Amino acid sequence: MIPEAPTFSPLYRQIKDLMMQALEAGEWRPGQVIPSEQELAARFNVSQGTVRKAVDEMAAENLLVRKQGKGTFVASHHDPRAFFRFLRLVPLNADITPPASVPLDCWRAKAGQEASRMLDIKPGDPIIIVRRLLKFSGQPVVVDEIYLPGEIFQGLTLEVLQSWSGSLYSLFETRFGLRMIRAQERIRAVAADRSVCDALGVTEGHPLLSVERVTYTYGDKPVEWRRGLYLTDEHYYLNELN
Amino acid sequence: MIPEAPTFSPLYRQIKDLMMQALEAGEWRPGQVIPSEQELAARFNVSQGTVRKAVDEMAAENLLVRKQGKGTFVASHHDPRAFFRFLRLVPLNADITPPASVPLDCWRAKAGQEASRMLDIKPGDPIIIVRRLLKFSGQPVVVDEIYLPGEIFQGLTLEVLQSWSGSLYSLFETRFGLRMIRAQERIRAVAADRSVCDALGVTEGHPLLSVERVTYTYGDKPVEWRRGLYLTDEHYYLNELN
DNA sequence: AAGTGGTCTAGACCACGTC
DNA sequence: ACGTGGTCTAGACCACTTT
Repeated sequence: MIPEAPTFSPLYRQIKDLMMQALEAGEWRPGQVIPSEQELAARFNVSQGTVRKAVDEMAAENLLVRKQGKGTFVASHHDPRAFFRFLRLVPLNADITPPASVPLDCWRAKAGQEASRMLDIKPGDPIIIVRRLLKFSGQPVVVDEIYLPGEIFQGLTLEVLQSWSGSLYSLFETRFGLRMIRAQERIRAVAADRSVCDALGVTEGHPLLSVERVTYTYGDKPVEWRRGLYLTDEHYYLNELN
Repeated sequence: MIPEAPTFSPLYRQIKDLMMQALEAGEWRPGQVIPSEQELAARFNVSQGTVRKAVDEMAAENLLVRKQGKGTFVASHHDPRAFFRFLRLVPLNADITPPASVPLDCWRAKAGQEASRMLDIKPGDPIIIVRRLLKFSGQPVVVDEIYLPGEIFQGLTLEVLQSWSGSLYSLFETRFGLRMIRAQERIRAVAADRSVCDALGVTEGHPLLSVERVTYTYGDKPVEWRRGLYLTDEHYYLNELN
């Protein structure tokens, strides 16, 4: 058995914590298989059923993916099904095809009050700011301004962004070993100001969706803060409430 | 054992289906305890573990609520924790206090193309339309226009609405035996038109969040279609992405 | 003390994928 | 044939609530 933690938690949750550590430490990498339930049971000295319950929870949180007959895998942003996990924008009429990401700009700066609070870093710490466009079937629909902690994203340049064909999080995963596991979005309606009119092809004052997102990696550490302006004339933000 | 269904599904899912039927049929009512796991196991001729798995899924879907030592209860909209289950609007600065619902109007009509499609009824079928205001700390923030199938909501009048102090869904539950279990929202940014300016205290063209919601009861049957216009100057729509 | 859900175990068999 | 996760069982003990 596992020695009891100071604050009590059931055995399967302790196992889950140990498995989380293995994920954080990079022992199991995105896309790879993790050991079988029997092996994990032997390693942690518990029954298979207890491992199963830990894996169940992690699968429910989209951290692991079970595949019958093959094994259990670490979730990856490379998986095409993961594309719309954080992007809830859907075309009104057209097909649901992944949009194209067009990087516009990428520069270094120092964190201001808001960025430092959102990213849980000190004011003045280096950050990287990315501006990019999201195009659905050729039409620009989203302008994103993305704030990243400079310490983690060293080496991120416009060239790197431009030479990557997949999703942004897919790039972050392979290039910086970062897996996004959770996000929080604050949505408001705003009027388009001059700086976005050109990019989205609208006139000043046009209603836009402002979507502010903070994204977290393992250990609930915020590693991305972004603000997107969504043109919702031909698209809508879809939210399932369960 | 339960006789096998024509299309195979695991035993615990068959049990879940039977329990869903008991909910739909009103055998177990919102707020009430359901039989203990042992009793259910005896009733369905399966082991307690199998019942447990069925209950687990239903609890994960917010249909049931487990309370250790007391029993398992049918979820209810009377539960104060259920208030913000479908309402994702949060004040920027103030406390999170439940808003007040102010019914403005309630009238009968016949379903048009859009309403009939959304509510899965025939065009021309009777519907009831409700207009109401949502006030956060006295300030009007949301105008809702709510379309309900007339057949289900017979007897719903402005007086009924005005004499009810709880949430709408709480009223629907006690008065019409309807439990909302799932909803889908389509969100867009729009400009305020004349008809809502007074209610929300904004000028024409002010950006508003348009939130269209279809709400489903047991059996994935749509029983409400509403469009809300949210003033997001002092509030935002919060969405957790997991 | 009795009854509830919560955890944990051990073992059996099934369904799926690979060799 | 073998290994994986998926299902099902039976029984034990724990934690919480009520009587």
